[in-house]
Amino acid sequence: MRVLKYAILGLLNRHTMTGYDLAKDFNYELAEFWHAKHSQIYTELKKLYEEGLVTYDIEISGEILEKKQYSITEAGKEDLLRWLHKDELIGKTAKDVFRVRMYFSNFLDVESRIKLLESQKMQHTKRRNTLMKTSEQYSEVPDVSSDRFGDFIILESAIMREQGLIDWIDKCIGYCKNAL
Amino acid sequence: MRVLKYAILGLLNRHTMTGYDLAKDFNYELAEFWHAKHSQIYTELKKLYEEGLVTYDIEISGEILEKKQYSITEAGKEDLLRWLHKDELIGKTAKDVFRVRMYFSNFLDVESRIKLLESQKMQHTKRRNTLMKTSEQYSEVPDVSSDRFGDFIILESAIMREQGLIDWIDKCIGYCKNAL
DNA sequence: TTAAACATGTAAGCTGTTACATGATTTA
DNA sequence: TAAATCATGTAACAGCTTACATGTTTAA
Repeated sequence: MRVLKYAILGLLNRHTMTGYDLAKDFNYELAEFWHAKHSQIYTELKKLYEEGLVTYDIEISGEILEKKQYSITEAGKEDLLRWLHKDELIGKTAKDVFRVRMYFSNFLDVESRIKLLESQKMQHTKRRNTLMKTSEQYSEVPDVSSDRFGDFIILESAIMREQGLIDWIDKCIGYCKNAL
Repeated sequence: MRVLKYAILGLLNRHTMTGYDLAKDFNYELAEFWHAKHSQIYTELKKLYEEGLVTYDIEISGEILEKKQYSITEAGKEDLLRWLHKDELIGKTAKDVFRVRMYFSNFLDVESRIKLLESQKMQHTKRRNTLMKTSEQYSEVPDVSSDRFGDFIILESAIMREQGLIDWIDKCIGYCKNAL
């Protein structure tokens, strides 16, 4: 399925960047729904270059440091567009370790469960707040054809996801507290 | 991290079953937040057996078919309990291909985007409805110490996740339609 | 009697993580 | 001048998927 391939092509379709820049982007907005380590990115870039989907220019930074400025080729753009058009079926849903834990949580005493739930709630609340802070920079919905539109909807999605999770955790805490 | 290991231990802690049964369970309630193919399950069971965390009895079904009824050992239970107690930090969030697509969707014409969003909405609505149908069997919140409690909260979580996704997709459709 | 479901495994390959490995440039 | 950041790669291993491989039992 090679999602990383298309994530890289998508980012390079926004503007040229180095492998290092890509790795940073995978820790920014996009990180809410995809991430990758630099080791995987450099490997994938090499492959994409061999496939003719990306190309690069070597730029000298300072005296000797070589930076590879990658950009997407026409073939890459076509491939990306084909992928974006595909209407795939939703498959198995995403894996979530904490919910697996909660699935088996009746094996835990109620007090421990509440402690775990409270800890998760705190963490997700913090993340939600950070995301909401970021979203304040949008005074209105960006133009649908701009890159910022992608940033904006993914940010909204992440906020909603975190809020939904917090709501569910609250419910669980309620159930557990009723049993005390 | 070996989540599959603990998912198997958790299921066997509920009751003994075969590898085949486990594979089926990974396509039932638990499937909303974890899944695994039989090839991976048989491999993991073998490993868990070698580690002394599970054991099995061979049962003859019919004339010759040997079934391995797996059960969790005391060591397995201890290991599972230790894992359930762990309060892990939420790390990178789960990967989601559709949202990656939407992140780059400004490269697509608005009509195509709406079509994709509508298709996803339909699929998630269908899944939500199925989940809600299943949840009707719960007239009240099951006892927190019963296996059904795990089933119940995971079902609720899945419904909330699907509903949240539908709400987000609706927003996106709204943004796109405003641009037409 | 035949199709669906039950039942168990292995092998090859892809995806992703952790650790190894190196060095330059910028900022405090 | 030291620490943080920039910058690029490889190797070993873990996790997961797809395909291969085989055979039995049950229900229509």
